[in-house]
Amino acid sequence: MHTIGTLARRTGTKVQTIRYYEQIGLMPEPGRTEGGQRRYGDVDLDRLAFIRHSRQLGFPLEAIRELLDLSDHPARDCGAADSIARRQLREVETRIARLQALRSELERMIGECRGGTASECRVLEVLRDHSECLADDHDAIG
Amino acid sequence: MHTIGTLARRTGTKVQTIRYYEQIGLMPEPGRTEGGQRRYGDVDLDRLAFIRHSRQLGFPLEAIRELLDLSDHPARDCGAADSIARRQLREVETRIARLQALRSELERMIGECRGGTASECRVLEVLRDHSECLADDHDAIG
DNA sequence: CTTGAACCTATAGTTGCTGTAGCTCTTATC
DNA sequence: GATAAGAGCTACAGCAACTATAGGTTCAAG
Repeated sequence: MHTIGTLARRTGTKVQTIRYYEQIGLMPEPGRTEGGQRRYGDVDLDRLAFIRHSRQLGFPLEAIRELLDLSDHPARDCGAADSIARRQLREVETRIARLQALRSELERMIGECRGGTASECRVLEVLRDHSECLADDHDAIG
Repeated sequence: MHTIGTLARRTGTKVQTIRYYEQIGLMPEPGRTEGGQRRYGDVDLDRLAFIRHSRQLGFPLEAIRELLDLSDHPARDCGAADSIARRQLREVETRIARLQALRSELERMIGECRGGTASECRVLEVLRDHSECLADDHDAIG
């Protein structure tokens, strides 16, 4: 039997985060001591490790919920898991592309800055210059 | 004089977002009509465009606050703006690197999956397999 | 049996918005 | 001058995924 602190240490999770996962139904309600403290088994440890590993791969909690559900039903078809992973891959690829575009623009901006006062600053100028972005709504924010 | 809706349309911002920027002090409190509606000048339009452009480059609002402050004081040294932009560039580079690592792992995971039932699924197996990640705390989440 | 670390609940805060409810104001048209 | 649509107003709740705090209780070692 493990305390919540042990689970936290073993998985690199904050104690509050584990309680949060319980609250939103990702982790089961564990048994309790007479005094009301949570006690976990190895199954719970594995489940939390699964969640954390999935989070490290960037899966949103809702996707992890589906993955856990599949993992809990070994007879089901694996296709769903595959498609969740593919969706996540596409998501990651999109984000990479966007960030690479940002990187280019930031590099250009910084590369053009020759110092001096704020009024001469190329960085500020680029940000002020709305010739290319005012009223065109490519939503690149994030 | 512009209404809030005009500013919104011209900068691709939601009306509520503009009010939110006012609330957190990024946008000034504008003049009002007798009936209490906001009316903006061109200066405000430029400021909002600056904010949106900065957001599109991924700058957090706190950084934008500093950039706006510099922009408001043309005599100040440009170094601060430069260092904010460099910090943002580093941030973007870090995120790209992390996402590229995620992409590799996702690709590998998906590439190894040969279908079948959930119990045979390579995707779920990789997520379950904590041999490499349990109790090592590289915080790659986000 | 005492002490101190670890646990408990509940609630608020984080970032950057977005959405809703239930009003009021402005402006164009008649 | 009346009316009606559309835009504006405030205030608050919600999103993701935690994180932090306050103020109290329990556990386990010595």
